[in-house]
Amino acid sequence: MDTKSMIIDTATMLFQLKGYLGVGLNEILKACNISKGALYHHFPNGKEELLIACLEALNETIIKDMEDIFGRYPSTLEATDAMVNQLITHFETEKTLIGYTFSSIVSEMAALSDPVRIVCAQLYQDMQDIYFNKLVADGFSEDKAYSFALMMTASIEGGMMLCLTQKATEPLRVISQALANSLKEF
Amino acid sequence: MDTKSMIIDTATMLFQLKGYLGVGLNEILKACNISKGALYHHFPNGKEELLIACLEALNETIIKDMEDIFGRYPSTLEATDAMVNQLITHFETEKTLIGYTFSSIVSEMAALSDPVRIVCAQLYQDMQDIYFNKLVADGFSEDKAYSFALMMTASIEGGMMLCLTQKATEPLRVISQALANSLKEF
DNA sequence: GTCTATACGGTGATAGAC
DNA sequence: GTCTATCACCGTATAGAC
Repeated sequence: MDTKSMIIDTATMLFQLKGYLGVGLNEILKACNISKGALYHHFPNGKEELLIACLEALNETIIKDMEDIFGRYPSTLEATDAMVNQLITHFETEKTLIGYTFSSIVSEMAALSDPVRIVCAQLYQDMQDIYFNKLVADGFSEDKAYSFALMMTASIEGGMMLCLTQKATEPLRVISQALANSLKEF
Repeated sequence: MDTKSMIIDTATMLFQLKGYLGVGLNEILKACNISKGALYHHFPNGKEELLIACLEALNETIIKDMEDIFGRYPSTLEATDAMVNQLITHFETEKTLIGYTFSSIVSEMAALSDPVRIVCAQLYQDMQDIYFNKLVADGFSEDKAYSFALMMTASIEGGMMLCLTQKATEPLRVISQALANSLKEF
């Protein structure tokens, strides 16, 4: 793999783990075994440019993964269940939700940097669109699909935050079940 | 007001606005018009001790406010609606959700500091308990009340993050409505 | 209880050799 | 394209005078 991709991969992991401000350039350089010159060659505008590249790469990964799951299962109910189960399994084995959430970056940077905020908004929007399309395919009206897709995005993101603070998987389990129940009645 | 309380109030606001790592001691000092000596006199263990004091104060404020609202309205449905409307109004007039969320601190620090993580978990738990008790008073079984209270906590927190990234109030509006619908069917 | 002065490591960033 | 050397600045924390 080329250097630029390696920097993005490594930095993405570190940013998700410790937040944007929590990771220094030196830490990224050490993890990559490269020097400052190399990093600034690939990202002339420095750390924020790197962050945006990371968020874009992360977006692609998350959306691809979700599209894969939502393509494999016949209904929103089953796809959501599978997706949340994957989150839970990952959290149990890896003790982290790295690769699935970027809430630390959102909440850290949304008020500080507009370019970063916009990329994050896009990521949430892409996720929400996947839910929306599947719900419409399930036969829901566009109005209902819109509301429920938003609800799914918010509650799953909030559920991940609860899991992280509690160091437990129960919040996501309960939310998955509650979403399933709501979906049946919606 | 005494110096210590003033430091806590000012720091709480800054931490919520820019995150824990995003605010330096110097910035807090300047906003308070005090010196380093004064701060370290009141918080000998430094910045993290100050953060925990801030989270505890914030906890008290949020819970008191929520208990007030949930005491004034007859049902969970009406109380939640009033609470979310208050959030929305605040966001529209102040352009911030300061005073209501601490997600930036949670997601930044949950993986880094166990004491901070535990205080945050307690805050979520206290909020969830308020929902739970009101739902039980509404006549829901403890099982259902538990699930729904968790769902409320997660979706409202997630909804605030969506509002912050989009600079819009619609996510919380939609979530409030969706929660009301789910509640009727639950 | 509050101040000033200082210590020291780390920050993001730049310049120029190879 | 990658390196090393260096920059000015800011971070938290401490010591000691008043």
